[in-house]
Amino acid sequence: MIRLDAMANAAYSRIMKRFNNVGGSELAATILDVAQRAGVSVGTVSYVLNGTRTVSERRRTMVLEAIKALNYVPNSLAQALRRGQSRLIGICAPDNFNAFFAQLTQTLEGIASHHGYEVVQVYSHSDPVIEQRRLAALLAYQLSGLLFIPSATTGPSFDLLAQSRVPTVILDRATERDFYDEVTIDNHAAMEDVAGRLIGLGHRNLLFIVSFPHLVTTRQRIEAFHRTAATADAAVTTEVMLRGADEREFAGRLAEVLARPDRPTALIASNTLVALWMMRALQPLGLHWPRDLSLLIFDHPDWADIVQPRLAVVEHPTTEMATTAWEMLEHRMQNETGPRRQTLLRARLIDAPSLGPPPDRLPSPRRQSRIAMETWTA
Amino acid sequence: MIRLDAMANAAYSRIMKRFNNVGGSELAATILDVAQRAGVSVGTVSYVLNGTRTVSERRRTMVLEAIKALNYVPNSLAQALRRGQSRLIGICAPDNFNAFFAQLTQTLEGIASHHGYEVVQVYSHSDPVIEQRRLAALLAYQLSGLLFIPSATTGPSFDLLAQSRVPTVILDRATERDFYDEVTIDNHAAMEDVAGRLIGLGHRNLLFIVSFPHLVTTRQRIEAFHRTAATADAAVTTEVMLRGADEREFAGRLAEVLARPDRPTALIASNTLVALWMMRALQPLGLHWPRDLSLLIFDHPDWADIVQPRLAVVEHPTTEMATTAWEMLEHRMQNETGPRRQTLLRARLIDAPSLGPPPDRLPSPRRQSRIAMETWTA
DNA sequence: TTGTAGGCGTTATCAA
DNA sequence: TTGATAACGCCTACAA
Repeated sequence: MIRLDAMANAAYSRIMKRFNNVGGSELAATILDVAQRAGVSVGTVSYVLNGTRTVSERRRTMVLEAIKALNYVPNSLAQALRRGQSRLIGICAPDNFNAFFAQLTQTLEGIASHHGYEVVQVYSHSDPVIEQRRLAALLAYQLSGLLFIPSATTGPSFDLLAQSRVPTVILDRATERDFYDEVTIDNHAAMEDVAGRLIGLGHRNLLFIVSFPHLVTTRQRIEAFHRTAATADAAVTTEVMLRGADEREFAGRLAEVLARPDRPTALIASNTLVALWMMRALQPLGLHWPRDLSLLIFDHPDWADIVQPRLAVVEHPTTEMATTAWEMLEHRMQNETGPRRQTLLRARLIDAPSLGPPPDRLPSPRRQSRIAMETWTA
Repeated sequence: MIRLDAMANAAYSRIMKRFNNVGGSELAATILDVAQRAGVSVGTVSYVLNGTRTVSERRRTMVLEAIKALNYVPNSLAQALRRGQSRLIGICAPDNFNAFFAQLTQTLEGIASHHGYEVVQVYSHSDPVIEQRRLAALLAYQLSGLLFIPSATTGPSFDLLAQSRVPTVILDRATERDFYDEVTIDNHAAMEDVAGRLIGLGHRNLLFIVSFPHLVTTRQRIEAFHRTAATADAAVTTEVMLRGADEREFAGRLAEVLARPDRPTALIASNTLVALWMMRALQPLGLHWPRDLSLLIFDHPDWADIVQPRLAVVEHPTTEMATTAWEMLEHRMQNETGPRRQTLLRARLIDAPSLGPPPDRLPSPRRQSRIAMETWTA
């Protein structure tokens, strides 16, 4: 077990690898190959690669030539192991169906790569169990950082994160945990804009359709929804409806609601999927917007100006959210113990012909708020 | 440099690490920590972890307990380095804006994770330069495999892949290189269906709008487009138009074409983005479908049944493409040198009210085919 | 059945 | 300025 043996062993192993590979695919060159070809030590190669130390010009060029000749690319895994830094950023999002998430993650990939990081992407499908499993697998890769759109405010995922102590930034969905850096949308303000606008147009029966009532995002919107109505000059009825898991069943419920004499005259969809279901459910009912009812969508689906008349939307600040999140993450990565930071981004209400005054033959309501209590199934 | 020294050294280093960490975040447990706590050797721990060797029941439980107590998770990077296998799958796609790609990559992530792999996602933005740079960065992570939707038929990206010899499957876009495993759509058949259907309805002037004319996918569709028209019983004019980079400019060109007396009576969009631009460009023209013209879209955007009348689409077999690609990749990963395999998937034409006979007061054409020669800019 | 230790490809420390 | 080598955390061949 002395030096010579070890070295002989290494050389042998390497030779055997080459040997077994005769005629096959060439093995990727390592730093040792480069060093040998350039006639220098591995240390020297490493130093010219990373600029960690000054290297004489002569050796420098030798090394560079060898690198080019051998087509050498440093093994990121070995670097990661040695440095204790993978330069891998995890992204955990609910899904890619929602164009908002798809665009957000793509933008984040662009920024991360620009800074020399790669992105490992996992999807939770809005399921805490899957989320936890996927996060655990991610964390085993010694992530440099994590960008996380949680599927719930709490749960096992957060225990995992707490243990691992990976620099983490939460996106889009506040946690109410007072612990993580977060970049979210000002949902209160957004809903105030929306409800205020509709009430201003004369609507007195408002319906807000949501997907995930337990999300802080949703709760904030609902809260602002009721509050804005309650503080309005006129008597306004606010109603919240859950999307549920079954589209046909949802369509039935929506039809029922819209058949009531005191039916809502303005519909607000809390995201693209809800909007899609809503639009489909509306088709057989023969209602026209903005004549019979006003329509407004959180999320800005790209088809909002394809349907006629065009749909009013609340545009999410996707790019801004991505850049802010990255800035926060980078800060956190080099400053493990700084104070927690939170950023609230403004969403923008974009007007369109789907908004108009309510039809006037409908009875005016008493001030009240209903909440649909259908159990929500995932 | 004898055994004792080395061990003492390792122990010392470890102790110092712990020491320097007093009051700070706990260091992640390693296999050595587990071994010490369980009173066994690291080998034993590794064996119970991987089931590579039988371990006595007593030690087994000791190890398992230690693992749980220390919250030990094997370091995937170290495993990867040692095994020469990262269990990282690269996915390189043009973007996430196209819902087809977004869904495809999400599905692939699901399958990969199910098999114990993680997915590293990069986007080429349909730019060969970016694509090459991103692929190079990916490959440094010693990918187990690569799922690749190329932005061009040829180019530096493929040189890179050839060098690295990573098991690769090409998705959606044939390469005409006769080298890679590929799973693509039968574009000839799809376009035959489409053109045949329109001609059958009585259309004699067909317009096909495309994004990337250099892609094999597009070329195949164009070829089948012309051929189907040429072999039809009646005289049919086929025309191809490029989307271009500027939406306003595109809208202008489309308006011009539709103002001609011998204007096309059926429009075919080659993907979702084209369709979006087309629908927007159509709005100010006051043309109604299917009365004034028929509309058909490759790609099945989710809003196809939101616009009224609903749009006919050619549905891509997303899930099937993902599962097939994975099956091919897995096969390739354990069988480096098997013969190349190609799969052609059928796309399905879904009928809808956007398809109808042409208006009858338009002049009937001579048989001809035009190709818009506008220079295409990225 | 178990322990020991070499080596995967790097980086960084120590000595020259 | 340079070379030699320990160590990152893990797996596994070899020895016991």
